[in-house]
Amino acid sequence: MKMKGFCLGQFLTSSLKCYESGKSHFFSHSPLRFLSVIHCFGTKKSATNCNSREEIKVVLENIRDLDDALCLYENMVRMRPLPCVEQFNQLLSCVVNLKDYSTGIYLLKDVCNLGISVSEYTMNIGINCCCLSDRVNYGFSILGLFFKRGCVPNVVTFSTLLKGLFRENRINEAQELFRKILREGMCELSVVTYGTVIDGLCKAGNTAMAIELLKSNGKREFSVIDGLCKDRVIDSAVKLFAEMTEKGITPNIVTYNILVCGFCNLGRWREVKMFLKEMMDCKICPDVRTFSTLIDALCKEGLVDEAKDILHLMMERNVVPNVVSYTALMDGYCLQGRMIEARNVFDSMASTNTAPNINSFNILINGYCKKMKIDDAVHLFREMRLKGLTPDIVTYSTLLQGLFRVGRCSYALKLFDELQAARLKPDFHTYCNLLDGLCKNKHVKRALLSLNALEQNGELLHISYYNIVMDGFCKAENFHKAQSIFSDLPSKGLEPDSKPRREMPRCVYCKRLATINRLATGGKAIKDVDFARKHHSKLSHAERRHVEATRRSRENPCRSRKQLITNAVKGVGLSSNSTSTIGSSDGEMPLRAWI
DNA sequence: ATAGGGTTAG
Repeated sequence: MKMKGFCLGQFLTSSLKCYESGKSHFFSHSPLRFLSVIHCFGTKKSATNCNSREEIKVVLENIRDLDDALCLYENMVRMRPLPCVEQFNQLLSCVVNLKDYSTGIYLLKDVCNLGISVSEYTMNIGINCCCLSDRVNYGFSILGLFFKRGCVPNVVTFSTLLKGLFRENRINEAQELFRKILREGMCELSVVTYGTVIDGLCKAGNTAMAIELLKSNGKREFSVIDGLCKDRVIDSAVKLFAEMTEKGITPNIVTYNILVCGFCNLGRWREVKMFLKEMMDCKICPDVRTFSTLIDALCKEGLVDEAKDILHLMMERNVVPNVVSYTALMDGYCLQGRMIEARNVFDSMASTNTAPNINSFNILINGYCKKMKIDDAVHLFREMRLKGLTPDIVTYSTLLQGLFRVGRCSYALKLFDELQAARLKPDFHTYCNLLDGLCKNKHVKRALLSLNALEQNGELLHISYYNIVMDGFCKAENFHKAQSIFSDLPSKGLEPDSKPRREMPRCVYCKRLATINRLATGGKAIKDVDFARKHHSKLSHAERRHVEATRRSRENPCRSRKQLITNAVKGVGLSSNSTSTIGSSDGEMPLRAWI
């Protein structure tokens, strides 16, 4: 074990190169004891006095918000003797579940400072906390703490770190770590480790492409590289899957859902069918996530009627649709501009006691905006607040676009002020919508002023902003101005971007965009922010354009493709007693026959 | 007792 620890340390410094930097990040936080922070936070509620393990247990079960958690913590650190490490672990876990990751990290440090002998559980909760807040480097620095405290990292530790690397799109490092684990037998592997890696690889189907695209600098043959990368990455996921099965690690519902989702995103419906069939042969029943994935994928293909059938099918199989299932279907109708049906789905949620969440509202608002039904959109915006949901930056950006689209500029600008007053930070989409909205409404000069303001405020600049404004000047036939913006790009460290050349399902692009945006705007804490920025400025515009192109092309899939997809899902025989009919009856079986 | 993987949005 000692030997393994040594190898690991070496590995971290040499190959991952984030051990030291992570360490300095983690330990360079203010030395201020966390207790003072707690006093600021935790005074709202009177601390419950608990003096025993039993009492802590009761309070732990009733933690509803951060205040509750901090009150309990304050209480626990005052107890003598101090409560056991398991209870501190449970509390830390609560804070992570509440998604307050910075508090989680502070608490972990404070627990260490208290002299409690923390366990590998504590460390793993801490590492997960770092990973969920996209600071996997901090996670690696906690790994350093492991050794210092005489703990041995285990399969949970490494699965979490792998997840963290994939989340930050650090695919090469993730693959390197995984190979290292295999080669040096640093820990056993579990179904979760494989699930993490498979999921990461599936989602990176576009990332490999992006890296190649970046290398090729927009000049080499995209199509060849694309063709290779796209399938190679997901095929390596399948290879992994085969490996894990050989090793006797049984795939479960999560593993299958990851694969089904991955192949749906790539539009490889034959494989979707294969895995659906295989999971049912293994008596693993599709769950709400499997069905939601299928509904979403069918919708993205423009097959919303088939998606609706799946929703009914799952209900008949006693799998209760959740907010995600309904929202995915609703988005399908929105993508087709079928707003009455979209609204029906939205309303049907109420009758099934499924509360729409912020995504549901955002999707429906977007649907109305795209159909120029701005009053319906604004009405929903008000309605969501009445229901206690707080509009987020997506809501505002969507509505901003909708308002500009119908020419209501002053309302749009008012909304832009309002979102900032609500302490929301405009992001990439917000700025694109603002600049584009101003340009399209013949306020090109005002758009340029806004862009200059962004430059002066030290915002992360993006080539798309300049594309929009240049386009605006061109349309206004002020080519001279457009040209001067173009020639000033290099002085701002920006390069003209290239056109997209390949097809990728919308959802994959969106996820990738979200990741890149997070990386690029995630602040200085991320070590490779320059790398992210480079990706961001070179690719996002192309991706955005492609999203739109793909969406348009999928609004009406050609008949043969529709047949392929429908057959793939239908042929699976999603019923418990019809597995023997699979194969020969491809696509012939009506949906009813599945049950 | 306490820790790790999967579905929806601009």
